[in-house]
Amino acid sequence: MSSRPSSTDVAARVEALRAELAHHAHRYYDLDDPEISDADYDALERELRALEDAHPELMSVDSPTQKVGGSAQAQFSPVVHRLPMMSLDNAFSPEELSAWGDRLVKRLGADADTGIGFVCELKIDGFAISLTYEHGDLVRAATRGDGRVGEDMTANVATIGSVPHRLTTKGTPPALVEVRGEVYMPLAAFERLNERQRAAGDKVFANPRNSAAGSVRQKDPSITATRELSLWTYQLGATEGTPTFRRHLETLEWMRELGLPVNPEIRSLATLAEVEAFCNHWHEHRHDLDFDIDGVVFNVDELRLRDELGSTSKAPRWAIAYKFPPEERTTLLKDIMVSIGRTGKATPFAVLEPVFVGGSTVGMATLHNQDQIKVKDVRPGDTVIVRKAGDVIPEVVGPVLAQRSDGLAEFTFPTTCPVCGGPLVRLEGESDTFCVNAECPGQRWARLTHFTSRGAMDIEGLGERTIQLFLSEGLLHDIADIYSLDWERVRGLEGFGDLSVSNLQAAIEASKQRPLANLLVGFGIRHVGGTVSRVLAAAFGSMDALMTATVEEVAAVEGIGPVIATSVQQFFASDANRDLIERLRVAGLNFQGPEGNDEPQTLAGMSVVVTGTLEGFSRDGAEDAIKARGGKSPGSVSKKTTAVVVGESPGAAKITKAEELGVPVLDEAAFVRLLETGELPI
DNA sequence: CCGCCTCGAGTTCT
DNA sequence: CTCGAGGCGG
Repeated sequence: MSSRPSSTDVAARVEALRAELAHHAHRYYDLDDPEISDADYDALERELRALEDAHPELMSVDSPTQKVGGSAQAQFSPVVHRLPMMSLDNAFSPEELSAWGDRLVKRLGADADTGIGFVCELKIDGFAISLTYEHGDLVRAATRGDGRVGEDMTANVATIGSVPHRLTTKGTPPALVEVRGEVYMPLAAFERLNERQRAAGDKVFANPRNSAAGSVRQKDPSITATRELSLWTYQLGATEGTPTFRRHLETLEWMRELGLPVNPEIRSLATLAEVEAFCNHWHEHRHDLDFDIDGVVFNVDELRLRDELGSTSKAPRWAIAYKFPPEERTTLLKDIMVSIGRTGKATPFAVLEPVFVGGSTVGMATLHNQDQIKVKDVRPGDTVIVRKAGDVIPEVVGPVLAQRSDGLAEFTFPTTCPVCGGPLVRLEGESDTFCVNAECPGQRWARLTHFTSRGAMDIEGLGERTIQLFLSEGLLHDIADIYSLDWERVRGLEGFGDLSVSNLQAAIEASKQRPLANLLVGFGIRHVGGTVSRVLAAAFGSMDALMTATVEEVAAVEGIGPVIATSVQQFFASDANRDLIERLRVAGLNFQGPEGNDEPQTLAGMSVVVTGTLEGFSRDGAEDAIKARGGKSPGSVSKKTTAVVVGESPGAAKITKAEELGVPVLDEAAFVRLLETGELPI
């Protein structure tokens, strides 16, 4: 476990594990000539299973975990949607919702005077599905996929009780009826499932949405049948031979007559004020339901108006999903502890009574620094409010003062390092506190893991746990030791067979060729991260030129000021660091300038921000692609931003900011064109 | 000197 | 994601 893996890394690891397992299964079952022990095979399979459990969307029927023996199973076959299954735009605040209302009124002009009717529904937190009925018979159920092409799940979806196999019509059934809906697992069924899983010693699902997704993706439909899934349908797709409708509500009533499950909480509302009341009601009462919702959806009712409004490339203009703000929970703040980073920075964090919030169980949350603790006024023993910032990072909002017991003491920041016992120092005018002991084992460990991490020397197989082990075995003290490890002793350690040793050796060897900028990142010089390292490597071209440069020369570089220049100069002035650098030179590390690249500089002078997950790029991959073409890719949107690229489940703040500032928002296809041509779509 | 804009550093859970 | 702080233009 090195740094936090992105979803694409997980996908890549899953693929790698599947390939490896397939290879070994072939050696074992088909050739009867295994290359690894059964225990090693089991370990690989366990890792894959764990990843698939955590990421049900990556589950595949041809995964080795889904097979009995060596022979391959058929995959879910692709289904091209007759009409694309578009996603919806999101609103995260009442302001954004009313902005949507304003846009509607503007676009529809005079029609607004007569009032726009809205159909309002719950946003079910489940698994989107398309059902196709031909002449009344269910012929296909498909996942949303990328919106254009999904996967055929007919056999599995047909086992769901509320999915009609035949539509109930009086006369001749329509030639074609496609409906869209959400498969979900009722909360009671979710509890029962997890109880069964626990009793059988199987893994427990994290939440109803994951278990619904995992259940639909089963290889064996009879397993899906045991999962008590359910369905709500909410939208017509492609049709042939159906009646003509004027309003969306009419289509829903018609669907209900056909025997399709349409949620009874769907309402037709006339004004935006009523729409807002609907929002507030369900925000407050979301837990009264037998299924999870993550918001509410608003649709323009009149189909004529829908046609007039049309769609963007990404989503229809006539509908919007209002996402509820992150869910908050209260829990006990058991203690406040302090962790030591590679710079020696002492960061306080909250130790919480574990609480399930926003889809996962939270036991810790950062408190940033001493002042933040004071500002929030949280004390060990307090009941505190916890939520997920941006749906990912747990955050302590503040204490519930009504529940504070009398005389609860304020937190006193420790004066000594929890790792080495040395003094903690906070300088005048700074908000951070530091452990100033250069020998502190906590810092040493953090420095080494930083050196091997992806942004720096990227040494696979030398992650946090291995470094911890090597440190405690005395095999490592500083970063140069990595290049002169005593391999005979490594081989004697638990878990280091010939294969893992040779893999690690190869990874270390490969790291010697990393560009100078990566090595500079790895040093962990104060104020010098990835961007500054690349700037310095480009400006000086070699380690020696940078080492011998004066503060003035360094500060003359565009983007580098006196503070960074001094920090760099101080690093290279230290005898210990000079010694370290000489040992790295002897080991044969690359000390020469930036590696060139052949990409045409299509994005020179541009600044492109990426948010969400893209299909064809990892997070770093997208940023590398931008930088390789001469562009910049900062982490936030400003008026200097050329464009914002939006992938799956993007950050709301960035899109909102982009819209405010009128910065173009691109989908992945437009991004690929931008990389090639440097041109924005009009 | 102030107000952007960026960057760095640390962080959570699966 | 969030906070703090460096760099730089006005």
